[in-house]
Amino acid sequence: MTDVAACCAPITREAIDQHSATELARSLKALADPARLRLISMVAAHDDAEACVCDLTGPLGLSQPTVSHHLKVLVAAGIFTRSQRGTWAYYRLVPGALDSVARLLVTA
Amino acid sequence: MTDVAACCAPITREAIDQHSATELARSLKALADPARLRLISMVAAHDDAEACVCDLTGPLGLSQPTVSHHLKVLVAAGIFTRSQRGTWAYYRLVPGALDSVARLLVTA
DNA sequence: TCAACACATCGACGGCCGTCGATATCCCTG
DNA sequence: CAGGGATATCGACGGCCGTCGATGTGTTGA
Repeated sequence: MTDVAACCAPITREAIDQHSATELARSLKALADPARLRLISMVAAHDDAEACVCDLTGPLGLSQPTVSHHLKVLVAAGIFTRSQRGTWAYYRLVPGALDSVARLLVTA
Repeated sequence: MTDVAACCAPITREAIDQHSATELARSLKALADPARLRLISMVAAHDDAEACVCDLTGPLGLSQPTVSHHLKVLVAAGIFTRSQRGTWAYYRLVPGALDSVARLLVTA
């Protein structure tokens, strides 16, 4: 929904306005959950850096609806892409998405 | 409380376990709020990279108890330090704290 | 066409979080 | 020592979020 993180200077380099703060907080909220962090890690580590829901539900130890919910949040945050092939839905990291967020936090 | 962010490889480089995910999520939760992001930015931009509550309440547009609450959260997360001098409490960024979190998110 | 499968959506529940006003605590000044 | 000012803590309220079971949707294959 928002790729706010892809534009500006680190928040410690120049003052951040209310709107930018809200947008960055939205991205960080999407990341600030153990289950979603593990999903990111698991997808990145999976073969071809891609995984379907069925690959993730078991190892994560959460119900299938809950996993789908977290994946939807990550897609909405611009961190994952979703591509449906047949019955399966494959999720993949958006290149540079995490880096954009990280760049806004760094102080150096 | 936790400096979990200061040790490991980026989450996209190797699989993250449940415990590490919880700890990183805790740090990210502390950052995932517009008011706290603006506090970080305002403190970093302030003279001598340091500010007291009275410097922050007005510009932030929130009540003094709420500002104190957010500052406490950031201190607990290891992002701010607090030093009391006389009646005033001065808050300052912990060097490298944000970078440690950012390092765990980066993919490159 | 029907059954089975993968996944999404829905509705509900419990808990956590941001915010505030009121109040307590601490420190300085006179 | 008394008063005032800066900050922290408390208690409460409303809203958001993670989780689940039940159900809906769409695709595959017999």
